[in-house]
Amino acid sequence: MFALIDCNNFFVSCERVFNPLLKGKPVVVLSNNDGCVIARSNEAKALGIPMGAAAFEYEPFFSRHKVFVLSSNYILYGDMSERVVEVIEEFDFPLEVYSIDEVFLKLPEALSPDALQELGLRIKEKVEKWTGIPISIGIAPTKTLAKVANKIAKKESRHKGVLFFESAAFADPYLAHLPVKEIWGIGPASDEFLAGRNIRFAKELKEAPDSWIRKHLKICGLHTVWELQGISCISHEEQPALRKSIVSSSSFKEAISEKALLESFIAKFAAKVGQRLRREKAMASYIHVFIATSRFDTNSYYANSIGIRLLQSSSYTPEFIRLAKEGLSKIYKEGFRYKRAGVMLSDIIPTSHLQFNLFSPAPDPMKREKLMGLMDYVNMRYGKDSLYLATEGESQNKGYLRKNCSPRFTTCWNEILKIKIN
DNA sequence: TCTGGGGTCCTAGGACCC
DNA sequence: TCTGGGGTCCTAGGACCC
Repeated sequence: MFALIDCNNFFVSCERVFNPLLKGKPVVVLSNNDGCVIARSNEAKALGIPMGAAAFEYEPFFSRHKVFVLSSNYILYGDMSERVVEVIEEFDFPLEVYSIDEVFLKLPEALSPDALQELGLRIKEKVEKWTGIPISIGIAPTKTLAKVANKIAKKESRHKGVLFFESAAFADPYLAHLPVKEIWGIGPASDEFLAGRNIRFAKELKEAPDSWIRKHLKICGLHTVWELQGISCISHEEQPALRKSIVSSSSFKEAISEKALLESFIAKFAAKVGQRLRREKAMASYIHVFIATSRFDTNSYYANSIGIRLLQSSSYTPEFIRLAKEGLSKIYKEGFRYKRAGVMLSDIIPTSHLQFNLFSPAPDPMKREKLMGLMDYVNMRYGKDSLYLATEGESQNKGYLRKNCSPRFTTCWNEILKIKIN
C-alpha cells in the first residue's frame, strides 16, 4: 500500500502559519519577478483565478476582490517542507520525498483497512499540530491511485482529509467522474488526444485496450493505465538518486540586449550551478548554455542553445564560467531583446569516481578544490554573494522584483517573528 | 511595459559499426 | 537492372511532473 501525503495549498499555508490574518482570505503567491500565480488559497480558487495567471493582467481583479498578493519566499517554504518531512519520519515507514509539498510512504500490507484509516488520521493530526500546515492523505495499492485518493480527499470534505482505497475497485465510483487530465501522468497533449477519441473520464481510460494505449500514449501511458487497474508499476524510491542535471536560469525583469550584461548573468548562472554541484559532492562534464527572447514576442523570436563537453569532469567555477561565455558568444545574436537565459550541467558523477584524462593538461585539482571550498564556506558563513567572481559583476546589481515578500521567519535571526505583548 | 524555475524519462532519428 | 540487415550510441525534442 502507498500513502501520498500532500500539503494543502502549500505556499499559501506556509504564509498563513506566520500571518494568521491571511486565514479565510483569498491569497495568491507569485513566481519569481512577481510574474504569474503559482499558488492559490481555496478562496482564491473559488474566485476563478487560474494557476499561471499573469499578475499584470489580474492586478485590477486582485484589488477588486481584496486578494492578498505575495511574492514567493522559497527559503521559508523549503524550511517548512523539511519540518513536515521530519514529523512524518517519526512514524518510521519507508519514505520518499517526492516534491517540496508531497511525500509517499510505503505501508506494510499486513495492516488492516481500519488500522490504515486510523494511521492516516493520526499522521494528519500530528503534522497539522506540529507544523501548522494542513495536509491531505490518499492511501491505495498504487501510487497513481493514491494520488487520486488524495485529490478526492482534498476536494470532498466528508472524507476529513483522508481517503483509502482498499483495492482498485474501490476507486471506480470516483474514476467515473474524474476527468482524464486530473490523473497523474496525463498532461495537456494526452488529454487532447483522448478527448478526440471520446475518452473523457478516468474510468474510460482504465478500460481502454493495452495495445492501443501502448501505441498512442507510449510506455508511460500504459503504466498509468495499469496503475489505475491496481497493478503497481511506479516503485518506491527511498534513496534520492544522484541528480542527472543541475540548472540555473531565470527570466529578466527587463529584456537584455547588450552582450556584456548577458555575459555577466551567464557567469552568475554558471557560478550557481557550480556551487550546487559541489554541495552534492559531484562533478560534471557537460555544460549547456541557452538564451531566448520572450516567447510572447512572436515577430522577433530567437532562441538558441549550445552544449560543450569538458575534457575532464570538473566542479571548478572559473572553468564553467569560461566555457559558458565561450558558448554564449557562439549563440548570441545582435539586435534581439533577450528575456531569459540559463546554464545547465549534466553528465554528473560523484567526486569520488573522478577519472583523469590522459591527454588533457592536468591542473592541480587539490588547489582548485581548496579555492572553491573556501569560497563556498565564505558564502555560507557570511551570506550568499559575499564573495563572487568579478565577471558576474554587473548582474549583481540587478535583483529580482519581489514587491511583497514575507520575512525568512525560520532561517534568519534578523527576520524572526516578533510578538508584542501589551 | 509586464507571462516561473527545476527536474525526469522516453522516443525518433542520425551517425557509426560490422 | 541491381544497392543488406542488425546492432549501438548519442542527441534533440517532446511530454510530463511540481
